[in-house]
Amino acid sequence: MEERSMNDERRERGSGPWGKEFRGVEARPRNWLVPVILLSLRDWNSYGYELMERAAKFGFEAINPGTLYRTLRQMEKEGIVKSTWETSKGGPARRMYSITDAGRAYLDFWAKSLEQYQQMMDTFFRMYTGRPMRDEPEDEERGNKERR
Amino acid sequence: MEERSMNDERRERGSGPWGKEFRGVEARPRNWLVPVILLSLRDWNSYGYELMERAAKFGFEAINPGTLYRTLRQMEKEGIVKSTWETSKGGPARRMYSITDAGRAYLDFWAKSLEQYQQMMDTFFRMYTGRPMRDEPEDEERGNKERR
DNA sequence: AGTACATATATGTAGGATGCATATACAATG
DNA sequence: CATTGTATATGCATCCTACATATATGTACT
Repeated sequence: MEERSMNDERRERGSGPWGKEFRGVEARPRNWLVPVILLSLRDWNSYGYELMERAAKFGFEAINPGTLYRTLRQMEKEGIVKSTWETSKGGPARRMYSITDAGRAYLDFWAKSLEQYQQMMDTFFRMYTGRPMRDEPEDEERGNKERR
Repeated sequence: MEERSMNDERRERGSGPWGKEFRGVEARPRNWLVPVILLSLRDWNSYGYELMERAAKFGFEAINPGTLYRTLRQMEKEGIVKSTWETSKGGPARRMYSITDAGRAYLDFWAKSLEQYQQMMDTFFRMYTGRPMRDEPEDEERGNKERR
């Protein structure tokens, strides 16, 4: 043993060290899977099952296969990837995906917006670790904040 | 003019410089609003309408009021904030919110998970700007990647 | 031949988050 | 008394995603 299949891994889901109180309380972006897939496909053509393993190296401990495959079909519908069946290799047929020009554009666009978003997070952390916001009163009329 | 009310601002929504091709393609976090509210309330008690202005300084250009108020009620149901009506000031009654102990715990928990997530983004950027992943073949049997 | 397992893709369903539209009400101002 | 700003709230539709489940093929082993 020690070699573990994807089928095994996806059955486990850590609940974290805080108990079930905070299940689902994670900072995750929406639609994260799409850019991750595109980034993989930018350099190598690949298929669903393999992409699952790739994404695991990202921070997705165990992606849901259903979510992944559905996302891939959706991405193809949107024209940011395209696929062909590959039957030459042994085992079940694979749907090989490759990125399109639109996909590359999408990826670039997303990366740009990610920079913006990182600034938001920096702001958040500065406020979280540091003092409260420093531009407070600004208006005596509405000075109704209760200091705690 | 020049002084603009929240009611005005929320009617505008920039579509960005890329046309409508990429509308909605942004790196946005899930559930971002909750920690932002909690962070605000950690230092100052406040109410919905004011929190809208606060959040605007974050990167939320114009939060949806509906979303905000609904989120606040939901947060109260979960016990991470609590509220009382304030009628002493002029104008319509305000529902003043304050953070609870559970809310502080939630915030801390979220901030921790945010660190983790930032690492994911760093990984993403390193891969995006740099070379493809460097630990590729690892298994000759499955060497079916097509270099592009 | 038969059984178990890894590989591979896919759908049905349900719940949660969120955007947009809309409704309501109070107070100040002219 | 009409308009604007302040303030809170609900209904509806849509998107995202987790979970469960279905199906099929190839390989290894007995």
